[in-house]
Amino acid sequence: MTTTGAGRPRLSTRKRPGATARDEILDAAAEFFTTGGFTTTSTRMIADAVGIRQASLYHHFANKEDLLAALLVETVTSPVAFAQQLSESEEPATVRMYALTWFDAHQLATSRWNLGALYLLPELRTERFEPFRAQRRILMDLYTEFAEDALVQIDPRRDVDIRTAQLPFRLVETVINTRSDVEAESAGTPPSPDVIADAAMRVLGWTGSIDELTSRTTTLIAEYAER
Amino acid sequence: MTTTGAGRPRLSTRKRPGATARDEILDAAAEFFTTGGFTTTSTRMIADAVGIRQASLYHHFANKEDLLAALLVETVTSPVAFAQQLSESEEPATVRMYALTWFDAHQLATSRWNLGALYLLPELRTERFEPFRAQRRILMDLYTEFAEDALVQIDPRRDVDIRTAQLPFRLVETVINTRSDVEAESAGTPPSPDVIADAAMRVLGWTGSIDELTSRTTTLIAEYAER
DNA sequence: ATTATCTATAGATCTATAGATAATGC
DNA sequence: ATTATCTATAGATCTATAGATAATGC
Repeated sequence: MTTTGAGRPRLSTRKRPGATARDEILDAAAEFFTTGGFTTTSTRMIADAVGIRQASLYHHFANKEDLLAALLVETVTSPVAFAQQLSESEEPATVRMYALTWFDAHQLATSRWNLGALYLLPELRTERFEPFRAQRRILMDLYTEFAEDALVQIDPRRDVDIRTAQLPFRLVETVINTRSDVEAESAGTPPSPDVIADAAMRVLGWTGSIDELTSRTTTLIAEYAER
Repeated sequence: MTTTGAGRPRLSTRKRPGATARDEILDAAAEFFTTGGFTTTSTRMIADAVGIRQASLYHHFANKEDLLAALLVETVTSPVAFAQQLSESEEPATVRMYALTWFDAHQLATSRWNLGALYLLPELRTERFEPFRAQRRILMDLYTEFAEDALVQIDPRRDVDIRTAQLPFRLVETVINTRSDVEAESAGTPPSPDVIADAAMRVLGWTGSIDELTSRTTTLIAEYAER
């Protein structure tokens, strides 16, 4: 980060964390997009925050949408990878369900910027964001699959309701809203992955102990980190 | 709506539902804001959709933000009124909790435009939207109050966890996300107030029958409609 | 030679205001 | 006289491109 490398030197000193100019730009963009809004944020604001000229952004990104797309895809890659690892494991459905909700809720609660607050932007409905939407749908489908399996495991005689099976995914998304309110108003209590994962299990009818789920989750996350 | 009233006649015929020009404008704005985004929507687009000139909007609203503020405040007034009515009733906490979540989820699922998708906009953090945020905080606090009372009613020996008491409000908000995904991708199943209200009760530890809650809810909503 | 920056700017908006006009209402 | 519309436009952006420049890398 301190080494300068090729290219004409900047007029300004470095102002942002990041190993590369690209990372510095993404970090500044993420801050503005989450605190001020996507269309409200101009390329000039981002460039100023990085310490480069507005036009220099276009050396790294073809346009503003590409910036947002890169940020959003990043937010889903790790939960998708973790869910796929769980999918291939031999763990019982309830363990897979608990581990995924805890992991994802934890990430949403602790990531540097609350980028999930941008998921509902109508602007994302265009072709440009299809890769992001596709990844998110993969994640959603894995959630639903785990939930359906867990419902059967918990009570094999019950009919599986798809609408109930979709609740864990949605419960995890509430971390975004809670965090947004906490950051905007200092209102309410910060989101807790434990509370969210616990709630997801109760929604599926789980009445057993949570302890056995948490200890397996710790192991699974450690395995994922070492992968 | 067919009567013309005072003022210079429009060049175009009426294109939007609404008793007044103000209502026509709000309806067009709501459609564009929810399907295309707030800042992406120009005053010209709204005016065109209504069938008036861009500058004529300013006879009804001082600026674009006022339009959004009016739409957002409208979305909270009826749940707040219903929650306050419940608050003054003698109903058990579990009934109040179930009735509020069902009513609010139902409204979010069936309103003409999914305006809740705009709640997380960073743009709302400005002073201009404080009245909306204040109303929403009132609603949130009533939810939390009902949930805390319900937790005590369900299990008087348990410690009340504020983070758990905040879940019903958040669960209801998931209706917005589900609806947004259904409308954008035809993916997933439309939100159901029954499933949401049921989940809220289970998150609070309710294991009793739902039937007694639903029948009281029907009555309470009928009373509210006649008020 | 390649890279990452810089300067300058075209072209395309978009919001909000000023002032005119054509109805109804009293 | 009041109201709701209209026309015209100032002023303020903002995005993205063209082409120059100042480093490093080979």
